[in-house]
Amino acid sequence: MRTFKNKFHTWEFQTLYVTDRAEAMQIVSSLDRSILYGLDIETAKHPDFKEHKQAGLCPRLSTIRLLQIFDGVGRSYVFDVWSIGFDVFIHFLKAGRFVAHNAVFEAQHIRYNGVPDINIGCSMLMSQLVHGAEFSPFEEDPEEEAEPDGLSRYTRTGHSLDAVTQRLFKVVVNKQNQLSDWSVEELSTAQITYAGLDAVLTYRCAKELLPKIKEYKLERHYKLLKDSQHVVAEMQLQGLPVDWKYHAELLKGWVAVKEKAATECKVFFGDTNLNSSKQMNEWLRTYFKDRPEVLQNWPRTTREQSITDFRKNGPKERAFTFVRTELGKYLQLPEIVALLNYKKFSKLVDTYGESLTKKRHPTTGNLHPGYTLGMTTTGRLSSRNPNAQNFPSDQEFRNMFKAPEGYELVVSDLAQIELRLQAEFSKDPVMCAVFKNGEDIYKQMASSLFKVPVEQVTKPQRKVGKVVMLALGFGMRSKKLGQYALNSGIHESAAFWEKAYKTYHSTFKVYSTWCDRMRDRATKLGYIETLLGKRRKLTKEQIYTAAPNTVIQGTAAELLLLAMLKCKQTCSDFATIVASVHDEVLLLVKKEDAPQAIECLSAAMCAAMVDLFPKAVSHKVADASAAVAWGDAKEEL
DNA sequence: TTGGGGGGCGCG
DNA sequence: AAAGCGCGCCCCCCAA
Repeated sequence: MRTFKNKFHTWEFQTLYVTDRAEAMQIVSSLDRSILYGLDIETAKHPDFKEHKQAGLCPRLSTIRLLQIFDGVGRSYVFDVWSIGFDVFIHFLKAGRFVAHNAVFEAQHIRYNGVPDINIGCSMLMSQLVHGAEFSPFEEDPEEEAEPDGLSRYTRTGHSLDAVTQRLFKVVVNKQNQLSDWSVEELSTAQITYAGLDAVLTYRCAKELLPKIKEYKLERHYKLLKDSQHVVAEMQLQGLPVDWKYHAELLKGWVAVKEKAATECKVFFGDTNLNSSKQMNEWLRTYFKDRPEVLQNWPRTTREQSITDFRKNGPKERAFTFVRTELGKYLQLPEIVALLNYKKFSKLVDTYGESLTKKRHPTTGNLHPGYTLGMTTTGRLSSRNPNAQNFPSDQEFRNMFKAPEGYELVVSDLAQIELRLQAEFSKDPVMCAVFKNGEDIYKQMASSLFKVPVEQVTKPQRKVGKVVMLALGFGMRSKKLGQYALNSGIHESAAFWEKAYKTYHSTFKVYSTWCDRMRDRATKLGYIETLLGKRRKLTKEQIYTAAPNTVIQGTAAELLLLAMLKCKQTCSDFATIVASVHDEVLLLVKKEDAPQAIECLSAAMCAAMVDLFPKAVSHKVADASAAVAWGDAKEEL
């Protein structure tokens, strides 16, 4: 063992670099299991995946080189896992309490190495929550101010360990060794002390932030996020199973249509780059030069131009936009039909072709979308690389995701969850009655709008009802409603939307009043909070729509996280959560376990509703079904 | 070559 | 008087 005396800020501590197995065993067995430890790991890429950019993040493509444990007093152990062996730490990791920065990363590696649900807090989650609560939104934009304390905008708003440390303690962290190579035989003293320091910093930040979590009443939400880290770790590790042969067939089809459309477009648009808004603006101007009234009414971008452009060229008129809803008005023109076709299929080819193939995992063959916890303003998860939350929803596309031989996918979704929450929060009698009686709220709305009995509402009419419920629920005005409805392919007169607006607000008077109460609250406090207490600061301009929306959307996000946790508790023996899409959860199970998983998942959704809204008019919020492919399972709901 | 902003669009 | 909200990814364009 080599020891170093270190000091950072006002903290003096010892870094103990341990390489001997017997010595490590002795140290680990002597560590008190009841206190909180700062924890960090450094990973080294597997030699076969040195070129793989994200290999260090993936437990299958890298291994844990160092495990750092800070005891909160004065000792930061840096264990060289390569020479010690990971098994030495398993019992301790199972029994202890830890905190790490971006702990999903640690949880994922440690889970893969045999400790599935380590008790670990996260100083990054704490920082995000506290930061969201702590400063008044009415302060001026820090970007406009001078930089009195030498902190960049990044360190004011970012949540990396160094940014958080700088913000809390006003000291600068030397980040030089952050991306150093942890696979070298002999680690340098600088590397070892850097590694040891990180465990100290995450501990210190957590100690500073935990009282603030309490102060701002963020405990319930924080607890939810802390537990949810394991759901995220599980999803990221398991990944989404893909039928790559099927994908290749789909892609072939997309490419064919795209190329055909491109050839057609060539005739009409010549060498104009169809993806370039600048060039398309030129084309539009020329094409309609004899019909100024068309150009007059053509929608334009909201911004005049980029700021840099403005500085350079001075003010300039706003550009035309090429949104599908506008283009859709000109379907009698062959050039527009060709253009729309090109846009649709180039999107598919560009986003879900080669780019998806490249993301195929080298050892599992799955896609492994990442999920971010605590990053969004409302508290939802977000997904990336690839984004599993915005895959086209048609059955053909979703069937690309297919369980392997002998397995099935179980899908469950929270039915009309945002509307249910509108009802529960406001206790609007009309909304509540609908859900209590298990009726269809979109049909009810359509019935009022078109003045027909509920039983006689047609499918297109129901669709209008749905658009009205969703758009007006958060404060859209009648003028925009018509434009918005076009996105769903609905054409109605301005007078119709005017009427719909009035009908909505007179039908749901109590809900409308609740929205106003949320706006008043946000205006008074400068922020609004979800059911479990996550705060979101709001500017005056945001309040009208975002205040009610944040409560609803944010609480729906909490409900889904809670449901996933409960699902994990009851079916972790035989099912794995593989995806989550805001109101939808996807499980992978052996075929024979599917019926049980369906039960568990829908029960978990209902149990979450009971937890958050014990007095809800209905707790039956979800259905589940199973099939080999995602699209087919969804279709059965 | 890289990074950021904007337009556009997919999902809930 | 007027106001959908929340994401991430693709391409283009421009500046450094």
